[in-house]
Amino acid sequence: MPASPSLATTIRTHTCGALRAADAGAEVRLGGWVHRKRDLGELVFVDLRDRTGLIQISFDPRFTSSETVSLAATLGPESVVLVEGEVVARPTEMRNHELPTGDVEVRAKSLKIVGPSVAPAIPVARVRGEPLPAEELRLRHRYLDLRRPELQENIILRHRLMQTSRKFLSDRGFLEVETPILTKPTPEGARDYLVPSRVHASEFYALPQSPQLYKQLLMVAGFDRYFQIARCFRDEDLRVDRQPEFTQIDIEASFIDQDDIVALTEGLIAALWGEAGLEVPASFRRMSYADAMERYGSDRPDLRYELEIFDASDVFRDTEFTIARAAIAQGGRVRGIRVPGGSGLSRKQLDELEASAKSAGAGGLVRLKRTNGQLEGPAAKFLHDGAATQLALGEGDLALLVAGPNHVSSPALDRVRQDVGRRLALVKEDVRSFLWVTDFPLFERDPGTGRLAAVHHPFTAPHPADVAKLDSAPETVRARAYDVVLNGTELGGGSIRISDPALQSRIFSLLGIDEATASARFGFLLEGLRAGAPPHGGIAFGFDRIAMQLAGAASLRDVIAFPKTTAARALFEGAPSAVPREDLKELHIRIEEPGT
RNA sequence: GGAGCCGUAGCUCAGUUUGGUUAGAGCACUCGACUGUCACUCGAGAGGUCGCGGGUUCGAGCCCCGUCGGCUCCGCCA
Repeated sequence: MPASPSLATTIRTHTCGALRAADAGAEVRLGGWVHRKRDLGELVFVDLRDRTGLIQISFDPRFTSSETVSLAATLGPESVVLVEGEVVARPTEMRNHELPTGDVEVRAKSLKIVGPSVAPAIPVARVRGEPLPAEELRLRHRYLDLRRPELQENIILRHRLMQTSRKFLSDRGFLEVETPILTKPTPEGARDYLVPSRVHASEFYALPQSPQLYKQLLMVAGFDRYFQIARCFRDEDLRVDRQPEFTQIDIEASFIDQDDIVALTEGLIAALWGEAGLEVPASFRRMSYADAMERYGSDRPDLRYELEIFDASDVFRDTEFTIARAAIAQGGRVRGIRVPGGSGLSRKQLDELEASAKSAGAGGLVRLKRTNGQLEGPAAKFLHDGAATQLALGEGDLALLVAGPNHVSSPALDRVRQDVGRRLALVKEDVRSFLWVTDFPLFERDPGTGRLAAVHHPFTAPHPADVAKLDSAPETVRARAYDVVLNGTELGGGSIRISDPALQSRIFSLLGIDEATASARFGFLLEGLRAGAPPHGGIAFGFDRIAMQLAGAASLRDVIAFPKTTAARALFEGAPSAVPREDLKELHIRIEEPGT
């Protein structure tokens, strides 16, 4: 990180956190918030805080007027004051080793209260070990919560990550271009946030779910390399790592292929993690989607621990174990994981694992453990003598198995795998496991309607080798799409786009979007592609999630200055809110009373 | 849309299991004492719509129903 600039102004000469032993003897003027006060009668200490840290101010009648000491004694927490005084070294035994400024203090000569404060609704300076105030209060009094050094650090880190992204991309010829916030509604994907048009009755803008089409058109326009720290909006229910408005590092480039995006992205991630003082591998492991699903049951596997899924169908094929036989007869399999030393898990723990497998859709969880050379478990009696060897179970190992089609066993085993990894502390917490997942399927079939839907989005290019199968076997067509995953969390994803208008039309038609609809929704993209489009592709990162990872935060709310609640409310300013009837009338909107 | 947890003083919590006198503690706040503290200490005081509404009961913070708010998860998030 470059040296910090001076934050000195006409009002202050230093910041609170900046003072060191070398400053002893300096006359300084400081401004800040009263963090804590210790009033010993004729001697008063104040910890003064700004975003750079804390410094102790002493008010001593030997060095200032008794009026000033009395004024200091009246200070309430969170008042803003200006202090003039001299930096003095503290006697050795009075140094505070917990503070970077703890070798010195400022001996105040004058004190001015410039921003008196009422008693804060939630404490900023907290009692050690006391839990944080309720999240509701933290959000309602956000200006106080944001004063806490922990949150300040998060927001400052976020700033640095943003600047790092800009510099990294700008240095590589990427141009930062803004795209509209008032844009066109899209029926695909997430629900849109709509904005009514005053000028055009009964018509609406939508806030962008991502700048996807605009960035492709910028490639058509010849800008060649684009990026944006883009705000995106999706009206879906929230999670601890999901906010209705969020920020993406959005990237697109021309005359590139997947490997170019991969190399660029690995560099960007190295720069971002480096900004947080962390190292990342020079290049990341890659795994196909098919491999990831087969071996880990997930398209974003956490590879900090093994517990790889294996196929145990052969062991059960000719047995009387009905559940397994039925699954195999219907084209399914018996798959599972081996848990080394897992025979020590208690009945209760195994029941809990089964419950989580069931909650992920499995019918049950078959347990087999090997003790004293023998297989034990409810299903053991169906198995022949060599089964333990065939399952490759060592002494004291446990196998956890799910029978059924892949779309049942994969998510169930993913859950079981994660639970086991956590319970047995198999997760190597100090490892950062980056992974590229590639060759996603282009389409998936909606189980309800049987219609094809785009896995990524409808502008994703099919794998050239699979184009011939578009009509005959569309579900087997691979996409030129890629996700980057860290420790089981998706950091970002992207694809090479379709640049051939004829192919784009064909994909629309496979997705059941007829020509008129395609033209109405995406006409501007199709026209653009017909106007001479370079091969192009890109990627987008969830910037908030990256900040959350690097800040070590437990919630996205802790890296966003003004986040929304789980119910998508802003408690601080009180959004959303009702509006005057006249405003609605101007927008040609009439509210249907609830319940009518 | 569904499930779970939580809601008592400004803040963090006890009290709810088994309904019963005047609902407690620490911190913060107010007043007083204190010249080297750094979570200062000591003394005194003030502070309550037990989220809200309804019900059961002689009696409800505690039991029942509803509702609001916060959090976590499922669905949803091309």
